[in-house]
Amino acid sequence: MTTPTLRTPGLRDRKRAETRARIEDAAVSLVLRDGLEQTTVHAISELADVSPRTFFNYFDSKDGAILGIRNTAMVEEQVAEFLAQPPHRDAIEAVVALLLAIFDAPGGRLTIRKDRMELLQRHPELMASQFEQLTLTHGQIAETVAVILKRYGVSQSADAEDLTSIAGITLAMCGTAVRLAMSTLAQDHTHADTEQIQIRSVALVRATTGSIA
Amino acid sequence: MTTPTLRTPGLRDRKRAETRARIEDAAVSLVLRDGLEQTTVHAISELADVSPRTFFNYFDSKDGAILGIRNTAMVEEQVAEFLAQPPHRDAIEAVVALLLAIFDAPGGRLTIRKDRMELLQRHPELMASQFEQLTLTHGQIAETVAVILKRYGVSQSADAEDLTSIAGITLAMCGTAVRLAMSTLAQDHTHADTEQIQIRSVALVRATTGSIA
DNA sequence: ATCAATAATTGCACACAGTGCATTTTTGCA
DNA sequence: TGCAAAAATGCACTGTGTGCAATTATTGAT
Repeated sequence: MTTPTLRTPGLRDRKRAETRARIEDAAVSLVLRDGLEQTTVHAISELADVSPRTFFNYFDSKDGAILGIRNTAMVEEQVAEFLAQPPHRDAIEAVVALLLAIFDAPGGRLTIRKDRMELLQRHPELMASQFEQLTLTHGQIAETVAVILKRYGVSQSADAEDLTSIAGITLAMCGTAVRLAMSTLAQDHTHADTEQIQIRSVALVRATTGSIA
Repeated sequence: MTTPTLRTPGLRDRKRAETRARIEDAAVSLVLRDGLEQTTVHAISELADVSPRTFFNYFDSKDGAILGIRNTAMVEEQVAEFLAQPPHRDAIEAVVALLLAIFDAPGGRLTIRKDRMELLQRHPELMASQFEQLTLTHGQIAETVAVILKRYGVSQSADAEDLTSIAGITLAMCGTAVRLAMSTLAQDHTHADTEQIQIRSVALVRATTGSIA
C-alpha cells in the first residue's frame, strides 16, 4: 500500500505551487518598492530564485505575475466551488460574491491581496491586464452570471441573447463596484476584509441602479 | 492682414491628420488581413509609407494605431462639444451618447469604424487596450458622467465620493452595453448606424437595471 | 538502491515593441 | 530666397516574450 498520493497534491505539485507563490511575492514586493516600469522580469526572477525563462513557464506576462492571474482551469475550479455554496439573498449579492471568490488569492493570503490593491491604485495601467484576464475567462464568468440571474428568477421574459448581454452588463457593473470598493476601503487603512468589501460593493450597485433607473 | 490661419487648420496640420489616418488605415487593413500577432509595426509603417520611428511619433503603441486611440486633449475636445449639445431624454441616453461621441472616429468614416468592430470581435485582446484608453482618460469621462448624473437630477442624496463611484459604475455599465450593442449589430450585417447602436445600447441598460433591481 | 519515463528548469538565440538622441528633411513665413 | 520651427528619420539600445534543445529533478516500479 502506497501513501495517499491521491489526497495530498504530491511533492511535485507542492513545489510548483510554492515556486508560483514565490514569484508572485517577488513581483509584488519589487513593484511596490521600485515601481512598475522599474521592475524587470530579470529582477523578479532573481529574487524568486528562478531563471527568467522559468518565470515565463509560470506566467504569460510580467503583469500576470504581479496580479497573480489565474488560468482558465483555475477559474473553472473556483466557479464550481462557488456554485456549490449556499444561496445568497439576491442576484447582486451572488454576483459580487462570485467575483470576490475569483479574485481572492487561493490560500487566502491577506497580505498579498492588500498589496495588490495598493498596486492597482498606484499603477492604474495594471487594470488593463486585470481586465484582459476577465475577457479571457469572460466566457465562463459571464455564463455563470447568467446562471445566477436565472436562479434568482430575474428577466424571465428575456430571450437567450438578451440574457447573455444582461449578464455581461451585470458583470461589468459588479466588477467595477468591487474594484471601487476595494479602492476606497484600501485608502482607509482599516482591515478591509472580504465581508466589508462585499457589503460596500453591493451598496454601490444598489445605489447606482436606484439612481439611474 | 494674413490669411485666416486660425480658422483653417493649415497645411501642416492637414498633412499630419492625413498621415495619422493613413497609419490607422494601414493598421486596420493589415490586422484584418493577417491577424493581430502577424502584423508588425514595421509592416504597418511600410504600407503607410512612413518610417517605424515616425509610427511611434503618432501612436504610443501598435494597438493605439489599430484602435485609433485618441489622446487626452482630443477626448477633452469631444467632451466639450458633447456638453454643448441639446439635452437628452434621461441620464442613460446621455451617457450612451457621450460614449458614442468619444468612440466615433472624427470625420465619421463609417468603413473604418465597422472594420474596428470586426477586429474587436476577432481579437478580444484588443479590448484591454480599449479599456486602457478608458482608464487613462477615465478621469475626464467619469467626471463628465458625474456632471450628467447631476444634470438629470439623479442621486441628490449622494455625497461626493458616492457620486464618483456611481458615475464610474454607470460608465462601466453603459460602456459594456455599447460594446455589446456594436458587437451584435455588427454580426447582423445590417448597416449598424450610430442611431441603431444608441437605441440598442439604451435598451440593454434598461433591461439590466430592470432585471436586477 | 537502481533505473527508465516523465516533467521541470535552464541557456541560448531570436523577433518584436518601444524609447532617447542626434541628424536630416520639410514646412511656414518673412 | 532664406531662416526658424516642426516633422521625419536612422541608429543604438532596453526589455518582453517565445521556440528549441540540453540538462536536471521527480516519480513510480522493479
